Amino acid sequence: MQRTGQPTINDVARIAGVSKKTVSRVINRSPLLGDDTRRRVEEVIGDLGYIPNPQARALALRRNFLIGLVHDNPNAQTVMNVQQGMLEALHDTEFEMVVRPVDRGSATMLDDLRRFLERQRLYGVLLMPPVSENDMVAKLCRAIGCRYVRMGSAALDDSPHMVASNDREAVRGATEYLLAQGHKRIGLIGGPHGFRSARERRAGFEEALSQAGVSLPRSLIADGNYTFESGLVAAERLLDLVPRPTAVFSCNDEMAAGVMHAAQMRGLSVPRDLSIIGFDDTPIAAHIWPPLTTVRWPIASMARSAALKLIANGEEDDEVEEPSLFLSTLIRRGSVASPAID
Amino acid sequence: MQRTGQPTINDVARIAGVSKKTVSRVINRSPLLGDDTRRRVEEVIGDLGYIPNPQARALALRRNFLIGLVHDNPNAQTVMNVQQGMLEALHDTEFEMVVRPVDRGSATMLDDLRRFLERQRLYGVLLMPPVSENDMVAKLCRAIGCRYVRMGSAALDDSPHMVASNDREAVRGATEYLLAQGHKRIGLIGGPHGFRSARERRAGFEEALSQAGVSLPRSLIADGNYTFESGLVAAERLLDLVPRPTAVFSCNDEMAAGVMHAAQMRGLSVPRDLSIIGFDDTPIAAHIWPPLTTVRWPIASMARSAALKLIANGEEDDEVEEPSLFLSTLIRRGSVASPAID
DNA sequence: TTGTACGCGTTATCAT
DNA sequence: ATGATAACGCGTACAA
Repeated sequence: MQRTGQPTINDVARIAGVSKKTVSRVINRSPLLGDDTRRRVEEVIGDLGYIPNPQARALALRRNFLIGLVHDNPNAQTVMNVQQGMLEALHDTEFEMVVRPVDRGSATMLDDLRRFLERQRLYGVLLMPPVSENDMVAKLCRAIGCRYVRMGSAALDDSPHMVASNDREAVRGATEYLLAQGHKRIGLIGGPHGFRSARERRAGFEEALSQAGVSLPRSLIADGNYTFESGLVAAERLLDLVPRPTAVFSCNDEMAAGVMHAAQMRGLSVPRDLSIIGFDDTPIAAHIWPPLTTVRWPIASMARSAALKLIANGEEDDEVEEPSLFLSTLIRRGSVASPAID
Repeated sequence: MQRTGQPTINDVARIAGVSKKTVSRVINRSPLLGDDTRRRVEEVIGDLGYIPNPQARALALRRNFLIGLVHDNPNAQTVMNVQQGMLEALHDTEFEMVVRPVDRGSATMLDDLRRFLERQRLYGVLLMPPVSENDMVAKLCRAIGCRYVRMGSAALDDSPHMVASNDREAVRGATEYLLAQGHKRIGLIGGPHGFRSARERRAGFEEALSQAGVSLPRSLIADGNYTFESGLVAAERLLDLVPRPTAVFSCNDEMAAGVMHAAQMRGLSVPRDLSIIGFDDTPIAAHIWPPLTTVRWPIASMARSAALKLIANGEEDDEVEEPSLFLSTLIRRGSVASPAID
């Protein structure tokens, strides 16, 4: 034992009567090793409670056992779901999660990120939307040799570097559900420009309407930025329209909650006077009144899968490869009904 | 330059014509250093864009430049607020944040935590409630020489290791506000057993009532566990009471949202038929309808202060010491009114 | 199959 | 005030 209190590889080697390198081989599961030697070393490791020092490994390997979560996502619940999924994948491994928010918008974002990655020598990074949609970021990771996996609402990269959801189809389905209920005047509250998810969801909405031959006047489309407040403002404009839309599809739950808030403020009853569908299925969807019908976005599972991709051995032994596409599904709750007769 | 592409301390030393140690002294702001030498080295550092390698420093110092966030908090928004506050404090420093959820309940929690801290050699940890209330955890940190700061709803430790809020007084004030509106039958939805915050908030509630000479029958106290669902269930029991309480204080916002949900489900109007006050001021408070009157808990500021305490130089130069007590204040919104005449 | 010698990039000790 | 030399704990050529 050294003065730090913790046993080192030298202690193990000395006590087991072998060289450091042999211990190192045991740790790293080198195939060329005598069975008896391996057993003897493993026994000493167990007795001593020896754990390889991550700092020394990081220095020697020129690579840290840290997985970065890079995000600029405004939604707290979404970020937490991603963290939970990541940590699930990292549990009982030697990896830890370090969180790095970035400022999309900032001109120095790429430089900041580069410095971060080069300094910390991360094992890999998980890129959350919307920063994951920036090809320059992926390019940067490749350039400096940092593994990465992108999460997003469409396949933006090849399978080892991507975990995607099918937002477009999911929204098309949700919109078809609204149409099936008899709605014809359906408003859309879109996500912020530059978000791929916003584009995909809007596209799914428009596809469903056009396929059903339902017209979509420009006035029924309102801009939002995924915040509650933007949903509120957008809804106020939509609800002033004459005739009023009978339903609204909101590109996420936060904004949908804003729509509901706006409706209640003016004494409208949901779903009798207005049907609403959201997207994400964050807790707020089930907690507001009436409970929100929404599209469930399996973001935690996606994050878990992304983290597993990151730390997966390139040797893909008996391991099953992690999926790259996750399906979103409609959760029917209490915010949709047939429109009142005109 | 080495093959890794990044300049090392050796490059700086060679080019500046000094020894490694001198460069090290410049980096670590050693006071005993010639001004001209320092300037020369700093110039070379600037030219090369040299950045000290954190892995090597961690090995040599036997201490990582990582701050851990240890938590077992069920509320996503609260955790995110803490992370945001921490990251604010860590921004533009050499520190990174690694997140470590733990399982209170688990018998091996302390051992797991010990292994984590010893392995990663964290610079320090920020302990979030409720795990921060566990004295064994603080004891563990002291034992293995890991700096720590605890966050909580009461002063559980000395100032350098604690950032607290005044939950008890804040709730007393909120309850007095309810009393001032004319409420006499006020229900309480408590937090989970073992949460110090739950104890403090309940104590504040009871103090206000007893000070005003208002009775608090046992039936008006319902148990909750800080989740929406528990608030819903608790409210259902409270609202079945005859006579019905005219107001409810809920020990957090999530449960208050559950109360509101329950009220709406049975056609009760808030605040006409029922006044509600929550605690935390998470976004959900402003987003539900009607907007929730609640006590604002400055958790992000607390976390920021805690992180600054953690990385503060023991030398407390000209730096102002970080505060250890943060005040919660009542935010009046739309969920409180005078009770209808009986 | 196993061991020796050295490198990773920094800080610490003890000289001068 | 500055420098030579040895840690820190582990991985890797290369040799045996």
